[in-house]
Amino acid sequence: MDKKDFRTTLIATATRLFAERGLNGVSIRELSTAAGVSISMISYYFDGKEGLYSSVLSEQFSCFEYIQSIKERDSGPLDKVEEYIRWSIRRNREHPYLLRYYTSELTNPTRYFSAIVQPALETALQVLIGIIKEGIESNIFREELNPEDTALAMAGMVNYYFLSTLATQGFVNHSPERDEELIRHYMDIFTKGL
Amino acid sequence: MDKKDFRTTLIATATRLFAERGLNGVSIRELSTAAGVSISMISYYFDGKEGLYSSVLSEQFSCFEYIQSIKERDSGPLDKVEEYIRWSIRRNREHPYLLRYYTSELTNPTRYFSAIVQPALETALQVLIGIIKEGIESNIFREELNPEDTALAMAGMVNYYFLSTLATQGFVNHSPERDEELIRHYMDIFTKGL
DNA sequence: GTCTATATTGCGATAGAC
DNA sequence: GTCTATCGCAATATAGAC
Repeated sequence: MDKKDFRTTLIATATRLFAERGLNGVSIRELSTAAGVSISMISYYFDGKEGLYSSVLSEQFSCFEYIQSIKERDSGPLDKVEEYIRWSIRRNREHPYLLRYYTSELTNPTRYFSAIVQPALETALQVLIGIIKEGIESNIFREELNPEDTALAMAGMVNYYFLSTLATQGFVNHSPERDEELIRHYMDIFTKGL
Repeated sequence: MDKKDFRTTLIATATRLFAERGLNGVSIRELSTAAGVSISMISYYFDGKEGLYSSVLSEQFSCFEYIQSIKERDSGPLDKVEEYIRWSIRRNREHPYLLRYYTSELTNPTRYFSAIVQPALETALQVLIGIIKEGIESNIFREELNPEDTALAMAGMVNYYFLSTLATQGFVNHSPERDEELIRHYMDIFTKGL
């Protein structure tokens, strides 16, 4: 049945637990018990708790590599902006724990931030900045736009929708069925303004 | 000279340390040493580490009360939106640790989330939603706007500018001197679109 | 109010049996 | 590869002196 080895099981369990309570909020005792594995397996496979955390981090941020394919796509800047927003939403849906590592590393960076997190975030934002510059140069976007600020505004809009869930679920519907409507709405705000 | 009592000193030190390394990342031993106070003072004044954390949290989120004054202001919806953005930026400048508690509680809520954090965030967002509804009703904003999504988009834009600092400081200038330019730019995006 | 000293628990890591 | 048992240390909390 389950051909998963201990290594995989440990990463899966750690991904959930570290996300829910942070690196310092989970003991390797509890973690190994939850994974149904002996505590010594963490040192054996990952050289300790921090090594396990760095493996989790690498896996979580590997999905950022996809962003390159949007950059190279053969479509206009506006379509690329929409693809970027669509990808950001899908990324958060498919990796429900990613945003926790994302924000935790940005506000309380571990020693792995600069090797794993920073490059992923920078690459994604640089692609978006490039798309906006492209739009300005081809006179599709207004030339007064600051590409960096605009890119951060867009990225922030999407990420905050997910980040704020716990505080806003009482008055904002966060169900995935509404994602397409959300994309339309974001595109509307950015093309037409208020 | 310094008339600060131990209670105040402990809160100040804890605010910095908990922000930098999280509730579980700091021991009360280290904290009391950094504050120049005996470890037992934490139980004496705050009934333990968690009590100290909740006091820090209350103080950090008390600045959200200001938002009510924007709601009651005697100006148009667009001015109120600008005031909201201005306040959000000022809030992050004046309380440099606030965003860490903000994101940490949203992604890894402690038992104090529902009593301290959730009400503060909900109130602020509801004020912004109200402003946008007001703008729609008075035909200043487009009637197709979804007030909730639009409010989240705005709040996200500003907060992400600060949240992303660590990953973007190499290619985005985050200095306070640029804040007014940023406000102008955000207002431009939302009024004119791309 | 403030301190030192200590009780108690739980942590991460690993030696050594299988 | 995997386990159990254990080492050494650091955690929070508090009793009791001043």
